[in-house]
Amino acid sequence: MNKYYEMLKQQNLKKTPKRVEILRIMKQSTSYFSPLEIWDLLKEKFQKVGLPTVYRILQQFQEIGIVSSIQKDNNQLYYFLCSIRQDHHHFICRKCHKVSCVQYCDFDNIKQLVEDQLGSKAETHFLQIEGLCKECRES
Amino acid sequence: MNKYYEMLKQQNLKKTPKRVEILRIMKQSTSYFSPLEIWDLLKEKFQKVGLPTVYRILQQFQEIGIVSSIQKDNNQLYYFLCSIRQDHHHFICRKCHKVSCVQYCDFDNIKQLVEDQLGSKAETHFLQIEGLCKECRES
DNA sequence: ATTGTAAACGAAAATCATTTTCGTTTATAG
DNA sequence: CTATAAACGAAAATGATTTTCGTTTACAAT
Ligand SMILES: [Mn+2]
Ligand SMILES: [Mn+2]
Ligand SMILES: [Zn+2]
Ligand SMILES: [Zn+2]
Repeated sequence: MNKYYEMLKQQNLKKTPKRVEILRIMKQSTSYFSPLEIWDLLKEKFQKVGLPTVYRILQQFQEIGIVSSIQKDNNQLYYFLCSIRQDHHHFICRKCHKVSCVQYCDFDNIKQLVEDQLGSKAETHFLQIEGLCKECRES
Repeated sequence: MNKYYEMLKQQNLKKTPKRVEILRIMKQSTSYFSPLEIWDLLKEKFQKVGLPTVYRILQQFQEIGIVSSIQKDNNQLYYFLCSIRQDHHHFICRKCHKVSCVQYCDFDNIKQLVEDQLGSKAETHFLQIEGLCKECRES
């Protein structure tokens, strides 16, 4: 967890109980969470927690690279712990919501293709893979 | 446009003036649109149009494969005309909002990687490429 | 330990994109 | 021309997310 506390300090974000607990919750699990789910879990430890606090903290965590977000059809926010710097993508189990990093990135190739096919300059890309994780496909 | 009218008929969707005009608007442009943008353009032709109608029609168009949607950070809905069946992806110009099809898909490879790395079964994927289109990078 | 200060927080309200409801109108097949 | 299912508009509802603002807290400097 010290790694995260360092990242907070570097951004002038204080090490508050709510932030610490959200980090603990997310570190304990490989799943993605909605702000509401985090809120429910936070309330098990704190009598008073505001939902805006949860939204704020998750947003900040994303900005400083502690968490990433996933895209779902309902267009709601979901976050999971991932602070790997290296270019990679994520596999999401549609049953248990586990998120796994996939060491793969074809961006150089895509960049070239876009250049050749369209004459356009690819700057960013977003790839998300969905399916059934090992455990879920076996049960 | 007959291709689209056929698709509507096959799904028991009537060829209504609003649907025809939305198709015309979207066919005229290579950009993606928010429901509100479509609404504004519709109002140039019809004195009475409800915004729910726009949302309904765009949703239906997506369901029957006339339009696709894009993902943006603000988590709002954006649609563009694309009824290509073949597996491919899209390049989006972040300046002019033009959408271009990119003939490329590495899913077979990804599937194998996910299987090897995680023992999981990849079923779907979503890839979106962003950057500057040919025209925008030249100006 | 005390204090100053910026950051964090909670409660309540606001925002605002999207959806639902429902009574009326329209497309189209027979 | 009718019948009927589909489509529509207006108005209201929904619900996730954000804003506001007065109070509290973390923490670094005294
Ligand atoms: Mn990549
Ligand atoms: Mn692909
Ligand atoms: Zn799973
Ligand atoms: Zn452009």
